Amino acid sequence: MNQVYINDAKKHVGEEIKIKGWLFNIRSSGKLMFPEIRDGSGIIQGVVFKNDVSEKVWEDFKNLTQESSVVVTGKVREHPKKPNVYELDVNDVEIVQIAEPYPITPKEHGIDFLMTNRHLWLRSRRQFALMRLRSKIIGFVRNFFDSRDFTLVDTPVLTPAACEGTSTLFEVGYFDNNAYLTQSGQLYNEATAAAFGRVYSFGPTFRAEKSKTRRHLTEFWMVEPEVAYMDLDGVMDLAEEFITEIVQNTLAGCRQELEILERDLSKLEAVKSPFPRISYDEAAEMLKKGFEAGEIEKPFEYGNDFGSPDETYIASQFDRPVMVHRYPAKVKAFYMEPDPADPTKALCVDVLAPEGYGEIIGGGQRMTSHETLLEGIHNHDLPEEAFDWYLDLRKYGTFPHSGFGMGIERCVRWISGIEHIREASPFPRMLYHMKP
RNA sequence: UCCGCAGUAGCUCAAUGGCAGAGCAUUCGGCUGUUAACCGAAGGGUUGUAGGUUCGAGUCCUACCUGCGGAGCCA
Repeated sequence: MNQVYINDAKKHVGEEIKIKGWLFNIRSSGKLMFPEIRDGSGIIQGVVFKNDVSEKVWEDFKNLTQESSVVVTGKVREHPKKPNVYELDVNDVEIVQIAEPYPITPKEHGIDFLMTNRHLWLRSRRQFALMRLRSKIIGFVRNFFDSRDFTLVDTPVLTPAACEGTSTLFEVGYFDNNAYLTQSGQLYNEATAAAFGRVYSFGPTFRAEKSKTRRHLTEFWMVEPEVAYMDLDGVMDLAEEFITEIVQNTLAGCRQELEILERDLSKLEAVKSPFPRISYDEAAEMLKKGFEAGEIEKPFEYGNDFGSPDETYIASQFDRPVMVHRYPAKVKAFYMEPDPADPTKALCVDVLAPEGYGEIIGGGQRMTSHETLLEGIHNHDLPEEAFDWYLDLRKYGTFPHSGFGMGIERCVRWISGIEHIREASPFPRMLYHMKP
């Protein structure tokens, strides 16, 4: 008899199957026990009647503790009370190990305790749903670009110098020199876009900033498409199509996960084209009115970047992601192409997720001219020699191009509707959390 | 880095300055359809650390440590 995964148990009604997993929980009622078995694909309730099993099997189940590893044999049948739910009429068990008292009991726990037990916390129902959702969303992301004939070109994790000069970088020893962990693959994507036209990178990214919020990790995965000959409007179209497809695919293919997470589906169903597109100036005006109406605490100072409460307010005006474009050039990275209509503005866009989830995408059109790019590098006090190869791209067939970056954990956080980004990563790296 | 809050049993939390307690987990017992099952019993404590006030400190004061929440920065 072969092993069957719990997710497939419904295809084996009436058959005897073998499930290899762990004891999730057990309830007993005299001569009847209800062990819940977990195997990584799902959870199934077993039923053990004292009169139907051997003395040894009965005693074995009595001795099992939470998370003990077991191989359970039994016949699949429909739950007598719940339609479309299947249970296992157990007739045998093989104990792999009796687990020591399990720290994560079926009651509430504090976040500190759960984080230090992250390696065990991942076994719980909610974390299971989140990681499955993350896995599927990553699949949707890759499929979106693959199906549009983008080439996946990986960018290096170890880099010789700052990419943007804005964020703080992690420094690591590299033989006799130092190297830095990448904070973005974007500059490399611009090189590969000139070689392959439509590219994307997807990999880990590092920010050494001492951010202590529910939106930040020091290590996160970022997907970054870059397209040759695409302008700002084009990249806004791309981002809109991208987000819409991911949300639609999630709604269609992740019902079970969204149900466990108790996600309000109507909020996701609202995510449809077209997304509102407003300029920085329009957003600033919106904030001014919001302040005058007493809906915001602090007045917004025109010319600055939006703060977190500002973003939340702007996003709260819409039921779907909003795109804010053309920020003042001075608050954005040095490589942003200036707006020909107003050179103090950059051709950039941020996508703000609804429900207060904040920025999930940042992108824009990149600078084409060698001369202005060099100026930008100097204005940001960046070492010119570190960017020689990047400047080369403007010498050998420069081309208009655009792209964006999306943090996968931020996307998962929003779609799953969870409070804190740490639950969107299997082993989140944060300011004061490295272990496990 | 700044602001705010908190640290009591393995975990989640109680305890007017006056005998340190409950639920879960663990061990034992009961129950033939349970759903964080339930009912009964037992074991489990240097109240984050160091000092101070007091007849008496989990409780008040000071410093430190650790964590949480928020801000800035950003995906």
